Amino acid sequence: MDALFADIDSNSCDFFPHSEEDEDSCGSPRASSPDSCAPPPAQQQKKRRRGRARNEVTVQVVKKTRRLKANDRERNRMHNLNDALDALRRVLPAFPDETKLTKIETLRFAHNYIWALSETIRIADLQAGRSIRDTRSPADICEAPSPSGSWSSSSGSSCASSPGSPATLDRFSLTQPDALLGFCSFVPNIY
DNA sequence: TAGGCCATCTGGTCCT
DNA sequence: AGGACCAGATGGCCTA
Repeated sequence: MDALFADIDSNSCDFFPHSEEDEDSCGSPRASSPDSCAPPPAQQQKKRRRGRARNEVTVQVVKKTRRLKANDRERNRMHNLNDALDALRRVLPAFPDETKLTKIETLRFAHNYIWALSETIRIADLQAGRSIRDTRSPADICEAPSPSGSWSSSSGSSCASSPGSPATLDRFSLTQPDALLGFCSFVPNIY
């Protein structure tokens, strides 16, 4: 599309249309020679007005060219953003139904995932510092059956998002403990 | 068919 | 001045 305007200067001439309707005639085969573009002396005043018209046309072309370039950059920017989102999806645990997470779901899931991992590490550190024998280990926690089927799309209460705790995945309606247990099933060898 | 999701366009704003 | 970023608008596609 940019090519449409790339050679606009080379195609233009000093002749400018008598009216708005004639604007396109400048680059046309009809305006074959530069001489044909030169107005007669009697039209000098009109020439000035035409000059202004040319500037307006040129400004419009420049604006359109910049817009098209900006559109292209914006498109690429969004593509890069989507690529990053896809990369994020790849490092997140896969879901049984294999349906692609939406953008918002991916971000929320990643948020929960990071929280679950950090929570797992915290619990592990806690366990390591204890000497009580009957305390359940993090591995035990991970081996515990999921109360809500972990990743199944069960309908349940959603936990409100609060500082320091992740928002529940709307799609899977996981509470934080559910999420931790569920995530543990994906990182069984973390210890 | 309504609603959700997405890609794209667009104009505004900020930054270099 | 030009590019990056952002948010609103719009239209297409898909699904319940």
